[in-house]
Amino acid sequence: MSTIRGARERARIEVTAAIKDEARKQLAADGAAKLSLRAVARELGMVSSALYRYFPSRDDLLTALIVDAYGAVGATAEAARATAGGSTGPHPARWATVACAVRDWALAHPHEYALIYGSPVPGYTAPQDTIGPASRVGLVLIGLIRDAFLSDGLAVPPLAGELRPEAERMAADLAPDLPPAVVAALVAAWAQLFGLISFEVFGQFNRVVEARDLLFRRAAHELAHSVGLLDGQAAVADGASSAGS
Amino acid sequence: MSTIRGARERARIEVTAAIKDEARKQLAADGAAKLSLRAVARELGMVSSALYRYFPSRDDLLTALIVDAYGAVGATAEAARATAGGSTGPHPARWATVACAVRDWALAHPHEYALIYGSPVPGYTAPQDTIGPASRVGLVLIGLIRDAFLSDGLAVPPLAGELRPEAERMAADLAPDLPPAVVAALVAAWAQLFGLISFEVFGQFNRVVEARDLLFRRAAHELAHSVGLLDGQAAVADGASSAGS
DNA sequence: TGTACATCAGTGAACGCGCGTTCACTGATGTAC
DNA sequence: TGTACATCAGTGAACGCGCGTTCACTGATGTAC
Repeated sequence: MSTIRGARERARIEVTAAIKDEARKQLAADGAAKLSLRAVARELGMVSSALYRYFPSRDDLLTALIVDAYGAVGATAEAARATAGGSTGPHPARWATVACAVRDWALAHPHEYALIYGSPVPGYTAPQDTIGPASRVGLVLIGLIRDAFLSDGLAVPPLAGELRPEAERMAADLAPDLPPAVVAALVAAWAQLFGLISFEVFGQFNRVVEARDLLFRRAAHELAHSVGLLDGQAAVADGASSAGS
Repeated sequence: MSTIRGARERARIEVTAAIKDEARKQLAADGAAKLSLRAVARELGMVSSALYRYFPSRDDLLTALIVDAYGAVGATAEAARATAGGSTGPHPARWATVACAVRDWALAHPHEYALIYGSPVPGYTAPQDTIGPASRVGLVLIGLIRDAFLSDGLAVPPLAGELRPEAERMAADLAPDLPPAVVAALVAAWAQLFGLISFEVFGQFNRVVEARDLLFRRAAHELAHSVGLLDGQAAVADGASSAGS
């Protein structure tokens, strides 16, 4: 069942991948709105109607690209977390490592980034399939916070009264084991992180910022502190001390 | 010269405005990529070629819409600054007032917002005319900082060594009278502010955040503090110690 | 004030293009007996 | 192992559509004398 059954099946997988690869190329050249089944088929040496054996419509191809893009950036974030030192290490540095990895991916794949974090494609509504993959980066950030929380590397920020109910609601939804104040701060930091990336990818920093990596790194570190992450050496007893970058 | 000269001239102004209004309507319905001269003309009861008396091409119409959008959000920010109390008032609150005004405008005009702060329109490169209007919101933020600086309401944040040259370069470009550390923090805060707005406008907060205005207000206040703005009453002698919200 | 001319907004037809999608088909790959 | 049948990837033609832009034109508005 789960093994590859024959030439037909293998060919199907390969052609599907080739279609998506070519579509990604065209995405990079012309943007999502101009993605055309006919152009993809043409470039692949197929006739346009043949694509309908693989994707029932243009929107389905777009959906597949969106799911893949969320998957790629999610995998990038997860890999960065895995290579960012032990889970008791200097937490702001781990956070910054993940943030920088996401930023690097975005700069390397600007059109795929725009597909998922830019203005929504007109007339296209994302189906349910995209919800899961869309949350992977967020889950990584939550995971970092949890690591810090479990190793006493988290200083819970104060929580203003009027925001408390919403913070509790979000915490119940996203991470019931974490303090609501931290979850609220995390959601805000999450949006702000992507704000920095989007401004860079979408050109808002043109003629304004030059040393963009330095500015980003610094801002990412400050965001880490804003959600309560503490530098390693603060946690003495259970052996976490390590100087941050 | 500067007075309205006759029916022809007045008609030209009115028709130009009608074209842009209709184009904005279609923008809201279908997005920038699908903006079509023919559809605009059709809706206006004109023949499509007639639009060429007003805009030499589709791209020029798009450019006009972009310039208008920057102008609208810029004017909104300027108006908010003007009504946000005296220039010596509680600075974080003034900052939050401007931030909220920009957010309100974005939520009221999501497609115009997407036009200027979303993914770039494929195949379209913004001409020089857009650079000036694009900086108005930024100038308002700089103005707020300057007000605080001149009334001793600004605590200059520390500036990490490696970022110093870039901070000095940006300060020389954007606001030579302000401390480089503040300018660097401001640029980051600027991007983060729009990150919060974009996540909300573009739907990233769907199924995650409900009390979006509260979260935004809170985050905007914290951004104000991150650039060094101090609450009003704290400025006693040299204006340093101040309890955050 | 009246006439001759210039300006220019808007018309209508046309050009050439690329698009998404459907449909009946061919022929190769896979399957059941 | 060989044969008959089912599956399905890919073809090629066609449908109907909307687009940006050009061009020669008509007729109203404005201007110079």
